[in-house]
Amino acid sequence: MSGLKLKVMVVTRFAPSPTGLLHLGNARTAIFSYLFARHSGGKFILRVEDTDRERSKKEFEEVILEDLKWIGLDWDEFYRQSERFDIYGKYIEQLLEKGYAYPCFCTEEELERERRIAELRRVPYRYSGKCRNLSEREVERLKAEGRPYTIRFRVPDGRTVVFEDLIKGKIAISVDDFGDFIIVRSDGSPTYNLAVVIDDALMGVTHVLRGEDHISNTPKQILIYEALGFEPPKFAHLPVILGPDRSKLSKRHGAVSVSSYREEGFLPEALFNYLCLLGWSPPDGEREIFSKEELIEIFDLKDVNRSPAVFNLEKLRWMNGVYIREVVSLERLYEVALPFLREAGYRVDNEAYVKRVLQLTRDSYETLRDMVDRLRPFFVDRVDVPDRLTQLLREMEATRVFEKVVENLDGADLSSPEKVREFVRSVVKDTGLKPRQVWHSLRIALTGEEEGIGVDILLSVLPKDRIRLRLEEAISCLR
RNA sequence: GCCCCCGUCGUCUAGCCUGGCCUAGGACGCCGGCCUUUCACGCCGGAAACGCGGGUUCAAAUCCCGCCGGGGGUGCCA
Repeated sequence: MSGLKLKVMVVTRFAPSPTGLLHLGNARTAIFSYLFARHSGGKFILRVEDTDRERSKKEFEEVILEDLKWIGLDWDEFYRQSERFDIYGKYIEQLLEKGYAYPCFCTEEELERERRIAELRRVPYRYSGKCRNLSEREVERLKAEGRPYTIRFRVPDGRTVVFEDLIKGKIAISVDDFGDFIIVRSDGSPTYNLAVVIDDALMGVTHVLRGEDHISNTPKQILIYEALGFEPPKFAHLPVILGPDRSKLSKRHGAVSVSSYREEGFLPEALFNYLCLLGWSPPDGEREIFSKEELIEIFDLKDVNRSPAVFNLEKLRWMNGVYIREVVSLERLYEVALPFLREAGYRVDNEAYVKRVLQLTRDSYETLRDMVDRLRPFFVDRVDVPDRLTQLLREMEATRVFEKVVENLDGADLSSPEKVREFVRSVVKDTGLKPRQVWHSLRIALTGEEEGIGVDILLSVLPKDRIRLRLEEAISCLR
C-alpha cells in the first residue's frame, strides 16, 4: 500500500440476471469490471438482478455463480435484488410523493395497441401520457376499483441528457426518444432501471461497466439518480461481441455459454485471456498471453476498443493449446485433465503414469476433448484394428515386425522416446524392412489408427505387458 | 421508421488524440517450405487491410465534411 492515493475507492459490480446461462459477452463484461476494480485496489460486487419473477430461475443463478468462479473471479460483496424489495419500496414512495412518478392504469393490451399504431404510422413510439395527469381523486377511484397499475417515471419535457462515457466519449440523448417509462410493474416489483439505480447508489458503485446495449437505458437512469438526489456514477459501455455473421453473439451461433466451453475442454485461464483480447489490447508490445495477475496490473479502460469484436473460435482454440502445452504447470494440467480422462472411462489410478503421458503429449492437442481422443491408446487395454488396416498390415509384412519386437521385448530398453527409437532401429535392421513400414505397422497394431501421437512416445510409456498383448493380438489376427 | 454507437488484412488488433519514423506492425486462420515414423507441435517464408468521395496541408490511416456500410436500442427483459 502506497498510502498516497487519496482518491475515493473504485467500486464496480457485475449484475447478471438469472434468466439463462452465463453468456460469453457477459463473462467479458464481468472480467473487465473485475480487472478495473482490482487494478485500483477497489471493490468488486456481484449482484443478482432477479426482479423479473417470471423469468428468473434459481438454477441459472447457481450456474452463473459457478461459472464466474470457474473462470477465476471472486467478489467482495454479494446481493440479490429479490431480497431488497422493501428498500426499493421506500424510494418508490419518495418518487411518488415528490411527483417524480405516477401510477398508470393503462393495460398491456392498450399499450400494445398504441405501439402497433405508432409502427404503422412510422412514427417513433412513446407512451401517450394518458395517466400522467390523473387527479388524486381519479387515482383513488381506480385503485379502489382494484384496477392493476404500474408506476411510471415522469420524464421532464424537452430535456437532453448528456453524459461522458469512459469508452465512447460524450453521448447526448433527448428524452423525446423514450417518454415516461415504467419503474414498477403491476405486481409491485421494480423494473431494472429503477432497481439498478437504487442499488448502485446505495452500494457506492463508482463505475458502471456494462454492454453497450445499455446505452439507451443510461439517460433514464441518470434522470432517476437526479430525482432521488444521488450522484450518478461514471459509465463505461463496452462494445458487444458479435458472431461470425456480425450480429450480436447468440445461441444461433452455437455454443455461447461459459459452461459449454468448460465442457468442451477449454481451460478457464485461456478463456479469460482470450476474452480480454476481445475489445481490449495491451498498452505496449505485441504479447497476447497474460496471466490474470498481469491483466490486473495492466488493464485500463483507455485501451478498450470502441468497436464491436467478432468472436473467433479458432483463435480461442489456438490459445487454449498454448495454455495446455506451455503455460500451465504439469500439476495444473493434471488437475484439469483428470475429470475428462475419468469421464472417458480411462483408468487413471496411477498418477505418475498419467502425468508422464500428459507431459510427453501436451504439445499435440488444443482442448481437453481432443486430448481424450488423442490419448486413448495410452489408457485402454486393447485396441480394435479395422479390417482395412489389418489388410494393410498384411501387405506390409507386419507380422515379422511384431514377432521381432515381442521376441526382444524383455531385454529392450524403452525408458525414453530416444531409447525406443534406438530399439526400433534395431528392429528395422533385423527385419530388413523400411523404417516407415516398421513404424507404421507398430502404430496400427498399437493404436488401431494411422495417425496420432508419436509411436516412440507411446512405446516409452506403455507398460510392456500391454505392448505385448496388443502385438500378440495383432499377430494372431493376421494369421 | 426513429435514436445512439462504430468503421485498419477473412478475424482479433497496433498506429489515430499529439499529421511525416507506415513501402501500415503483431496474432489467429490460410498458402508454401523445413523437421519427421503419421497427425500435430516447432522453425522459416508468403499472400492478405487504412469503406468511398471531397476538403485542409509541403505531407493524412491519422484533422474536417458528406456518403456508404455494419452494429445496438426502440418491453410491465436485463
